[in-house]
Amino acid sequence: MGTNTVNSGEQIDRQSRILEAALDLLSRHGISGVSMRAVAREAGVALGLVNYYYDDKTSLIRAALHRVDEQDLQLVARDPSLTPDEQLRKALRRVAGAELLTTRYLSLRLHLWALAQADEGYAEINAAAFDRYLDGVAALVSNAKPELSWEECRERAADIVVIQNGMWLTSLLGVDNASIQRSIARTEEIAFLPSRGSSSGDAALREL
Amino acid sequence: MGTNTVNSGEQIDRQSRILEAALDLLSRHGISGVSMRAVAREAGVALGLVNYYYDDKTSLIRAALHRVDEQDLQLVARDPSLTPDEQLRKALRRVAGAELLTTRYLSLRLHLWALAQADEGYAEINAAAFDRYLDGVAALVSNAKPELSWEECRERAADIVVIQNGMWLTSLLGVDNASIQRSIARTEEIAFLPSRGSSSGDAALREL
DNA sequence: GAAAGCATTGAACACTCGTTCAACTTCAAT
DNA sequence: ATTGAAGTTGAACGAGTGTTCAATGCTTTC
Repeated sequence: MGTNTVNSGEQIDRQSRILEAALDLLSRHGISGVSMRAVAREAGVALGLVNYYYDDKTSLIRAALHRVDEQDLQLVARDPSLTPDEQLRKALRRVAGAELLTTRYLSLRLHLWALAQADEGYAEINAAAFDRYLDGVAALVSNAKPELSWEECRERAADIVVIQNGMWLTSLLGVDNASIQRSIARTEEIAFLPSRGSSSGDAALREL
Repeated sequence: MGTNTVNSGEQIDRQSRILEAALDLLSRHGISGVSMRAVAREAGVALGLVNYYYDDKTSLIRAALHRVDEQDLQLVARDPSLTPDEQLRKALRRVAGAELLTTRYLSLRLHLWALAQADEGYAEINAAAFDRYLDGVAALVSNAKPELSWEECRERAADIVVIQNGMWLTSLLGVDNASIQRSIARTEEIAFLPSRGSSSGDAALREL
């Protein structure tokens, strides 16, 4: 698979084009705008081909979900070229970066959340991805502040993700950029706060 | 309009029943689950009656949007029986109250956001309601802390709303309740913080 | 009791939807 | 050159969609 010598340089890999078209339509018009015909049209492909690569419409949407989840996970991926502190700070700041704060991505995320809320099957995929993302944030925190218990890292990660989700959502509603910047600073405060071991923490002992 | 003597006590006001059915379906199955026939079935009413009370499917959805927006606005409504401090604190805590933290409301809000993102017409309604809500929060802050400039109140309101939206959204994904409580405490901190006049604030001068 | 107005019904229309499938093209392997 | 598998097409089917509308039920008013 992959011997297209001179295919005018753009007609390659129609399966990806179909998935990309589905993502585009979903972000622009919501799930009701994603019909097999519309996807085919957007991808410049015959209707039958969409069902050739994706058995169901469900499969197509699942593939879209997986794709976005994968992208989300990369936000908290390890980067050995940076110190733990820098890694964490970079990850926290990237959620308001130009790559992510585009209407396309935000809208896509929103529609996928709505979809997951309406459909049991998508919900499981989404919840699993959310957990992996949360774990990723917690791991970054743990690396940057090894004196914290894992439980407290998860707590901080949960608090950070609440704010991040809020930023993503509120960006779509047109809140000013200054508020986003303040919110990012807030996530950094949470992440780098000195250990205290709030309620169920055995990490407080270690500090003495 | 309104002379139903003994109508078995439940068949009254079919228009509201239709709207309620639409809200229910929207929260449970998303926009694709809201068909005129499904709404009619859910409301126990003939198909034609839905189009009798609501010209369009669009009108029906618009009515649903307005209804939820109205409910949101009441969260930040004035309550003369409380001191400004209590009013603000109560409003901030109510977003995690049992009435609101139900799947039905959260899911509804999510689907309406998604709808507004996909459709220009709904977007305007939603943006206007969002602005009114933000103004409401800012007004509560201003009442509780009259020494703040109106601009700084809006700033704080914006920051608070980011976290609130995050709480609502993250609740749907199943984050633990403890994180919600910490996030609420965070909104209270923001609201009651002593004046400092961060960047564009002329309120900082007043503190000396 | 007749007339009138609102409420309510379900059949009917034109349309879009997801899915299937037989036909056709492309192209590497023989 | 022939075969066979993979890729690609668009017509076709049945189910579901939003909307329209003539017909009916139910009250109130004259």
